[in-house]
Amino acid sequence: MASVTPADRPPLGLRERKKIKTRRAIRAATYALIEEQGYDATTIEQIADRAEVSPSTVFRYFPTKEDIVVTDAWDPVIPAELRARPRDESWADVLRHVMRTALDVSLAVEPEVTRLRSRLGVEVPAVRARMTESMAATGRLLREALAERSGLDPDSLELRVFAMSVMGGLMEVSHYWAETGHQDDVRDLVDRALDVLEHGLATGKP
Amino acid sequence: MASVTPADRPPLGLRERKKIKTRRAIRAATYALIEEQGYDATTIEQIADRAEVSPSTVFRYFPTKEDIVVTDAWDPVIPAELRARPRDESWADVLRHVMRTALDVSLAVEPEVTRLRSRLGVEVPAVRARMTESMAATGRLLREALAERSGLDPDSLELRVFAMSVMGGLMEVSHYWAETGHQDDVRDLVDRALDVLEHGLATGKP
DNA sequence: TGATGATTGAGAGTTACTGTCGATTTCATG
DNA sequence: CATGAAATCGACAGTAACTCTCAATCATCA
Repeated sequence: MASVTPADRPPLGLRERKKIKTRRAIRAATYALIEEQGYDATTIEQIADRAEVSPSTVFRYFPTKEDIVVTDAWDPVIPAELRARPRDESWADVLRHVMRTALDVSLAVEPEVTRLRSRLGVEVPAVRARMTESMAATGRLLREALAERSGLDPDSLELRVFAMSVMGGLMEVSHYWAETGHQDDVRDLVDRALDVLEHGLATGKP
Repeated sequence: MASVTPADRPPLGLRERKKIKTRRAIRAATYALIEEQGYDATTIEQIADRAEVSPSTVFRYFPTKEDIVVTDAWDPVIPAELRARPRDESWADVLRHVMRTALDVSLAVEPEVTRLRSRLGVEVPAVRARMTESMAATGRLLREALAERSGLDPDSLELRVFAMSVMGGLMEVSHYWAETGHQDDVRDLVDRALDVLEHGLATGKP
């Protein structure tokens, strides 16, 4: 796998270190408050108070409240992995590996947050919307990757439709996982979803 | 086709007629203002002024600003069509017919609005989010229809993933249509999209 | 140490949306 | 036609997510 470190280490000034700490504090405060009170009842002011920064600062770090929940330092992992997979691998296998890597990392580093996030994706429309946006962004990356592999035009309707349909299917996995109380191993669910996306529905009457 | 009238005609009291008129006035005012000034620059207050109602009334008719743009009286057409298709028709053909009917109606009744809407779906994140929500709702209906036809459990991961992937692909058609300046006939685009969703990508190297 | 540029906090303003209440209008009934 | 019930409406007050600006502070580097 390419790089599984969220940011590059090298010479990290005090300024940068503080920024990372502040960002972390805001996210932690947000998750704690949401667990306690729910998403809607949690205001930016409360988040700022608990993180010991001003409301302005919260908005300086995250453009919207949803972004605090949805985005994290691991987001660049998916694109990197996407590019790193061998050329001759089928698109389904590429996604299988990429998704597994991303999920392994996420579940290992912050398992509760991973679950909370998928739950909020079901329960809070605004969060779901934000997730859909980043899914669409990933879809565009997938499109590039698929274009390279297939030789098709990345801007063709066909490739666009295909990529977004795959991402739509994967999004549904997250909702299913949350709605069934996180009983299953998400990675198994992803595998099953990719089987459907690759081979179509097994209707029982072929 | 089942019923291509938005609402039932029969005995329509003055009260009902006024409601319909108000609703129409709000939508018309909104579209006009958006054409003039853009979406974000258009406030509820302006909409209320032009529609000659109070802001409270606007919110009484539409829960959010996005809803004014996205929802219309034709929305129930799709579910109805979905149920009306013959049992032995393939899912792709079902969708082909349903989508064509919906688009024929929409393009015939208010062609500019149909285009404006898809454009706003590309340009305005909030509108896009609202569209995604109604797409998801349609996806659930599609799931029911597919379950009946295939005998699969409508709540199974497989069927859920499949239905949402199809809807994701169709959503992309709208974006493609808008981004390419509405050059193409959307109905052709839908046909091409359904071909991809049914048979997968034609990679050129089979 | 002192200059410089980045980061922050305070505060004011906008707007979407919520909830309430009294006034008006429509409708069904006598 | 009159009257009472119910629906609808407008006015108003309130909340919270953002946006912008400006002055103060703080890390960095010469």
